[in-house]
Amino acid sequence: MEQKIEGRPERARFVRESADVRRQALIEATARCLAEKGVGGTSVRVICAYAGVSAGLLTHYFDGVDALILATYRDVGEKVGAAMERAVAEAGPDPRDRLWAYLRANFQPPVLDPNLLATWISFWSLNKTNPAIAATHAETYGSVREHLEVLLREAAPQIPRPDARIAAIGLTAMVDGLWLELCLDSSTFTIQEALGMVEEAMNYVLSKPRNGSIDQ
Amino acid sequence: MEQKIEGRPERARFVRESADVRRQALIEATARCLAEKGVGGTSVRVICAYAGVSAGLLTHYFDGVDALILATYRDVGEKVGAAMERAVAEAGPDPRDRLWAYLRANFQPPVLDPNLLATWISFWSLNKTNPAIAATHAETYGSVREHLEVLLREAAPQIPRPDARIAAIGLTAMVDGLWLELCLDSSTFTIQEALGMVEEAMNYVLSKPRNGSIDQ
DNA sequence: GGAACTGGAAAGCCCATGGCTCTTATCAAT
DNA sequence: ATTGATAAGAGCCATGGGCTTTCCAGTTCC
Repeated sequence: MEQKIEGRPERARFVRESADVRRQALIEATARCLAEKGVGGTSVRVICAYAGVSAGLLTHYFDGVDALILATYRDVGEKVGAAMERAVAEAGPDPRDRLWAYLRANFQPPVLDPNLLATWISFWSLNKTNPAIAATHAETYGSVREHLEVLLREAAPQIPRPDARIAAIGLTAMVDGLWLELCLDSSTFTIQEALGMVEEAMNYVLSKPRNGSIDQ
Repeated sequence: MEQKIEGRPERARFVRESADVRRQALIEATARCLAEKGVGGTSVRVICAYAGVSAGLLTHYFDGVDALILATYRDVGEKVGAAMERAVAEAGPDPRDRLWAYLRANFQPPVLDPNLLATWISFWSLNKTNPAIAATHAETYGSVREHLEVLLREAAPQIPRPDARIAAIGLTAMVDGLWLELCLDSSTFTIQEALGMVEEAMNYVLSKPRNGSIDQ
């Protein structure tokens, strides 16, 4: 005779984790899910399965899936930003080295990663319909551009401020375009070729003749 | 007393269209749907509602939603390519004008269109999980790069072939990056600024000193 | 010219999955 | 031992895609 009485199905044991651990687990699961399955394949059940928790927890810690995705966007953006800053910090004191390290970091892990692009694309795809996502995008892009602008002016103080802004936008665009295509289809050109193009563009920006700061 | 007998609900009238008309209507509806609602909001019912047909027709003309999205990708890609070629054809005979027209076309309608980007992003998001989409992407990107390469060499025949390839990749990356950000958030810089950057990059590519074709 | 025929088109159906809620079980701290 | 927050899991309702059935507009044949 079985010991367990019918009608009282045993429930899975669980460990009680802190809110931070749970949130982080859900965020990382969301990033993985977006990367591997895209927006369409990202659902409450899949995310929670990835995180190893039950489906109910998502709503408990976040205001629904959209809020979790937004939190994931912020988290991923911060991690990428941190990786870039680390690269700059490790580059030493020379301003040109620091600038180059910043640009170069886009073509090294963890930034150059098809999974990261896949996650990023998911955010882009929500940009149009989700104002909070759009705001986060603007914030992230602005931060990158500003950082690059600062590094540019430190490496070439003679560049007028408006020129530095344009140069930062142009360099960012080129880096983004190369990064995008490399992640989408790495067979069209190599990382080395991309680095060569970016280096040439950087050299051009740093050395092109200006007439703003001295003449006028 | 009502004239209509119970149990015989009247069915919507319909007009019989040719297969081409129906396919095109579904493709255009899909593009609109992807643009306005993103991948997540693109379903059989929504597409067919946009196209003004019943839900069953999608399966009748295409092998499911995925096949329709792929067909939409091909169609949109062809339309963009045609618009670019038209711009080149209207530019006249001067090779430099033709090259510039090609680059410039990326920042004019119908290419510079947030809806087009939204559609495009949807395709990117499927790139990882859908081999057919990935193949179409490679084809489209390769076609653009080759076309640009040809225009480059016509405008500057002294450029060695490998250099032209790299220049085409770099210019494409820059254009793509600027186009992407302009469509995502048009408040960060203007179309004129983007055109200025691209023009400067083009001039640099065309006029930079080479040592390949004459010396060696 | 009328009636059967063909195949395009519309609804409805089925089952799976969507997000979210609610109840209940479990754990850790008091 | 008690308690209150935390987690699990079932359940609800809406929507998903694909399929089937029913219906209708041209076509064809007599």
